[in-house]
Amino acid sequence: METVDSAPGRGPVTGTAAAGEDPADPDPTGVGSAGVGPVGTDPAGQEPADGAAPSPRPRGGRRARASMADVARLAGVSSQTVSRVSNGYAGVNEETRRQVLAAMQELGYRPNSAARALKRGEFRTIGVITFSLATTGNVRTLEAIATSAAHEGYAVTLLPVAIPTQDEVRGAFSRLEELAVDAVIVIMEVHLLDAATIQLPPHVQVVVVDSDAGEHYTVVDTDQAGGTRTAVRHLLGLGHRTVWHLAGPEGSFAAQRRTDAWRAALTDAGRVPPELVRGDWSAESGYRAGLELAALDECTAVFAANDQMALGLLRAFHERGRRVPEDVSVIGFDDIPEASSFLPPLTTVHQDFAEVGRRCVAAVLSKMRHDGPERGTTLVPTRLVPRASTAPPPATQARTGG
Amino acid sequence: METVDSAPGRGPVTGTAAAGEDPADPDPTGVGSAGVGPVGTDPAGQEPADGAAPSPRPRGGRRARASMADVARLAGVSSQTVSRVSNGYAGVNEETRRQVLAAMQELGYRPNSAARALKRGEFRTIGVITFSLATTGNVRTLEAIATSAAHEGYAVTLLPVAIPTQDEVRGAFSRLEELAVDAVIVIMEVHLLDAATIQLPPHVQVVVVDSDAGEHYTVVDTDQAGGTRTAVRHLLGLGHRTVWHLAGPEGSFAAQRRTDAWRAALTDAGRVPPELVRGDWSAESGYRAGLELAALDECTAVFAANDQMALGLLRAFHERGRRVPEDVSVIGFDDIPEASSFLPPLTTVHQDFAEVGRRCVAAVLSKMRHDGPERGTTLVPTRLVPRASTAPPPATQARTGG
DNA sequence: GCGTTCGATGTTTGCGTAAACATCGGCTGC
DNA sequence: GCAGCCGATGTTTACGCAAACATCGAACGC
Repeated sequence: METVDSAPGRGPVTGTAAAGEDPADPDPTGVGSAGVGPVGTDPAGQEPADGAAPSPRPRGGRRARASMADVARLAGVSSQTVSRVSNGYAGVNEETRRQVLAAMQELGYRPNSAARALKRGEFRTIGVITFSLATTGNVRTLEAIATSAAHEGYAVTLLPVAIPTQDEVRGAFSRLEELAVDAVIVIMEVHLLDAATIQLPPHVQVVVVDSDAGEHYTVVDTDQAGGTRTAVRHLLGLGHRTVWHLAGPEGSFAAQRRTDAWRAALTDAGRVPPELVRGDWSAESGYRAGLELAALDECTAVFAANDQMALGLLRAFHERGRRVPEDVSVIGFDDIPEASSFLPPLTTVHQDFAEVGRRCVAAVLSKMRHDGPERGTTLVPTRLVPRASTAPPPATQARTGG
Repeated sequence: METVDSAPGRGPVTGTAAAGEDPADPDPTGVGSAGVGPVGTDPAGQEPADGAAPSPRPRGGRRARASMADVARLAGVSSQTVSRVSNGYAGVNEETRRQVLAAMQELGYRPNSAARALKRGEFRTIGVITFSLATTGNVRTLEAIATSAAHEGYAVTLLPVAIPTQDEVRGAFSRLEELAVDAVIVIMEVHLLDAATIQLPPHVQVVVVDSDAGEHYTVVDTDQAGGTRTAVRHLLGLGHRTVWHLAGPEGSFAAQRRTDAWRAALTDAGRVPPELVRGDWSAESGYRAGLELAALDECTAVFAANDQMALGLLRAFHERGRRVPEDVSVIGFDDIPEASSFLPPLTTVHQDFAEVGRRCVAAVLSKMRHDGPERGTTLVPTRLVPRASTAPPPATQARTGG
């Protein structure tokens, strides 16, 4: 509902088809901008007003959409020439082209994507399989994918998987084959994507987000480890002895990697990783974890695996009288838009979801075009956003006299 | 999704409905679960191992997908019979049906959706035009739409509009016509949907969310007015003299209606609506507004048009030493998951986005099937969620003695 | 001047499916 | 015992597009 983000200066998003360098006008009929061709306003059922064969094609009660043949007849050319114009092929006389375009506009002609797909064997559509749109990351990634895809002349079809079980996922993949997609991007914890049991449609390329399955698939992901290292070092740099960690749910690879990196960063710095606290990404779970952590006097710094849980931490600490950042520092992950309005504004690790989405699309298209298996992982870097929720530890706890 | 449906004794399934109570295995080919049909594992290029005509169809380097004809050949029937089995039509001998199903499974047959769409003239796909996925509401609605649509055997294609100008929207609609969708749901501020200039594809049905364009379109929306009334009355009921309002951006109909309803609710109760404060849905804008409001001693209750802005209010009030709820009550709108973790937990108006999504799909499908114009607005009720951010006003300000 | 080439255009064909129509037994009714 | 009917199956056709191939005339080379 809300929002209007009038960011100016966004790239010109071209339409579905004729996107790239295509010499042809992507909207040759001009229906888009000129509006009001006869199609929209005509009553119904009446044949295109040409002199030639009245072609008996009543079809239902409604007016049938104009086909290439209709355009061809009106323009006095063959349908193949219409096709050439429609696809911007060279080798059409300028005069002829103009006539065809005029006929297209008059009839409000639009290529029929089903026929086109049937003939060409591709749909110009990317499927996105996702389990949940409840998390910022998934949504932002999806949005970026949709935008990038549109840029490349591809549409995006959403394939929601209700319950993230192997069976459900496998079912989604199985359905895929009859779905109108050329490629698939999976935004999902990937242990559900067991390469051994998933039946991949033979011609469909797959790219996975949030996974370590780089050996089997092409993976694009945020540099979880790098971001985590940055977060941990930030806190250590402020003088904290060590850093507690509020982890994401067990099943999540993203959570797993953040946890691993947290532990590694501490160990590398010669610190002892405290016991892990686990949440489920939700603010509520962060709150519960915060109540536990608030009881620990020696806990002066917490790295939450996402911003929502950090929010819960803030509330719990507040309730328990632990001041942030004076008594405890809290750092999050994601940099959701609200993070700057938390109490206090949250220091966090910014993820570039837009870039992740863009690279997903780039990867999947490249796979389609070169047809190479191209496995491996692409990592998108993160950025530390220092705000007000982190500070040096209280004097008594400080390792250095910060 | 749709697909092969071997339901015995089923009436001739007219597509769509097939989903729900269907007793038949939705995936009779078993490719999904049994896995490893020859399709996935075969090298390439080799014809189905049947005795009959070797049919010269090498096609590219890759193995072509099995078509109905392939299945028919293997099963020793005509392709029409395969079609009948595939679509669950009655009038196929049980024995024959079994053979066909076996052949399908062996070849890993999947109906080709492009061909199907071409023949049937429908795509079984709903397009969703949305401007932004930055807001909870849009996302949750989208998710619900996707889920409901899947339930009905429809896929959902995302049509992002980069910049919400008339031109962009019109462009999206124009592109629509060649896109593979049967219907469209628009999640968008609808003044951009000027019925006069938008060229609607003739056969595409439209449902709009967040709009007052009920005269021109079918609209499904949250009962903004009702929710707002509830919020305002809640605050008045606590004893506040009047209620300030932090409104959403000017362009938004949702914001407009919340504002109107707020004013009406106050007037109806004989109170004087204070001056309006405007935000842009973001927490940041809420913060800025909060700084202003914090300066007003007489301001004891604020109704924020969404939860994010309420979050900003909380931060501003906190910074200025205005306690919530002791000094000021704050109520939000949406009930985002984080709202319960704000400081203090936010009293807010819960929106049932899932229901909105469901009704959108229901409405659009009903329009498609009955072909009726069916304009008008469907409202989904809201629910007040009382938490800790609202309380009676401070004694000096109270109208009634608390 | 005649064969060649090339640009512009037309014709044929087939993608995979499913509606419409055709066929072909056997069974019912009288 | 035969007309008629019905269930089961096959055959034809067309959906709209675009690749492949065909045609046709003009410009070109020698």
